[in-house]
Amino acid sequence: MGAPYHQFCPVAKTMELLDERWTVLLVRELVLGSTRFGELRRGLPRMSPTLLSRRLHQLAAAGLVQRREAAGEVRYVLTEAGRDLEPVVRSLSTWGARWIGELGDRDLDPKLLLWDMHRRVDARAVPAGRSVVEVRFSDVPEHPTWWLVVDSAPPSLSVDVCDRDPGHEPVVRVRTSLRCLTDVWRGALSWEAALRSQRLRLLGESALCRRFPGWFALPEYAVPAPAPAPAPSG
Amino acid sequence: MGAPYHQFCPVAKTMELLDERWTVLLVRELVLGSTRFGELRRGLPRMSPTLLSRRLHQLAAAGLVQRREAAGEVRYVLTEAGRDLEPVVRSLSTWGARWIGELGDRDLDPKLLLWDMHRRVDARAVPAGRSVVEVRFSDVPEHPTWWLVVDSAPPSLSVDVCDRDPGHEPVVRVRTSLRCLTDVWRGALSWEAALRSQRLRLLGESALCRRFPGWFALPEYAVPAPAPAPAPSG
DNA sequence: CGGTATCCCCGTCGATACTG
DNA sequence: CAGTATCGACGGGGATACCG
Repeated sequence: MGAPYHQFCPVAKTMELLDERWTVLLVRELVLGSTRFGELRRGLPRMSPTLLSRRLHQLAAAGLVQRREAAGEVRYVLTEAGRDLEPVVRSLSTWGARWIGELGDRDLDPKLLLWDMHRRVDARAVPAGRSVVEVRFSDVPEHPTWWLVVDSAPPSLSVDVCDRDPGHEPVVRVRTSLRCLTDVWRGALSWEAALRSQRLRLLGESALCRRFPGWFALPEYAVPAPAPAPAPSG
Repeated sequence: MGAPYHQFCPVAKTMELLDERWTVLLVRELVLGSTRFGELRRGLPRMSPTLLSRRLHQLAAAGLVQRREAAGEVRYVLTEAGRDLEPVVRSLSTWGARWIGELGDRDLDPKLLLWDMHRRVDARAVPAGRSVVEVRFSDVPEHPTWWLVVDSAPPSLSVDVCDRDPGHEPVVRVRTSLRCLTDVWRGALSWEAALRSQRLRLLGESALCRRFPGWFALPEYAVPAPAPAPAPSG
């Protein structure tokens, strides 16, 4: 893996496995449940497939990931050691939720946001049957509108992200800025505050709109920062 | 700092600050209480001073560290944001303590081990006055013998590492291998097991020897691995 | 879909020497 | 003690093209 530190310290030995670029983000994707090469790519769109492949091999060699091939499908599954990295990912997340201030414009990405939302739809919260959600960003002129197609037939659930009109009437339309929805998503802003300030609006049947925020299980770190944290620059 | 990931995810934003080589190890040193440039170097002996300096500047720019100059002394002190990284360091440590198997020979380093021991001497556990501990490694031919000079005058405590005979009669002499003491230190082996198997022997007044392991506050992660963890290769 | 192969650049890092 | 200056290499990683 990365170059050795030649230190016995467990932190050093662990970081030998994790300190290369993208590795922890890949672990995050695996912890969040992605297993297919294509899924991993969607969560890491700026990582080249070559590098993704190399990282997966490295993690497999380190015993963190197991490559499984079944029925012509390849899946990368965390081993127990890999799953045990969840507290590491969580602690990084918690720190970031508290101490990362304003995001740069370059950190905002509708594709990634929708992809992240799609995998956190709460099966118990969405209505049965098909529900299409339309999200329109006021500040993404080149591609303002996205859709989530939720198909719930408990206990099964499928959620797809579309960047073209899926052709079904949306039950909820979200009108907001990419930054606002991202801030809600990362816990820097609550749904209520976003709605109250009208930076985010929900169009549709009012009872449905009221319940809509509950469709998504926000990452648990995503609680409002406990301190009025001064943003570290960088 | 490191190259941006262009992701809003808090894990990604945090890793932008931490994923470069040596950064997390430097944070570890700071969390453990080192503040002087020279102290930091001793804990990171294979890191060049140039790089250490650069990393400190980066951490300062990111708001994790504050450089303080007082009375001609320079100190690098964690900010609140920096101190808040302790759970990250801890989670990495915990993972490593459980999942890192055998250490490579290159990971063993008497200088680093003594340096780590020196800062974990428990002021309340050592005898008052001066106590010299001699550590002789059976497997470090080029430099087998090291000393800890502990000076306790509660509530003050000073501990020095010597690689030359400090000229005072040791009260305890440790005879073991570098690997054995390292394994005790990282929690892969208990003092009792090491003593019982005679892989580690303590020479000196017997009551003193019995209490000797208690002189050191093992890092709290250093509990025996809960599972008979298969070593990930790597 | 699930990857490999190749290529090249640039930045990181390591080493060493040197300064106030 | 507390760093800075300089320099070279090496390889990580980005981009792109390609294969089964």
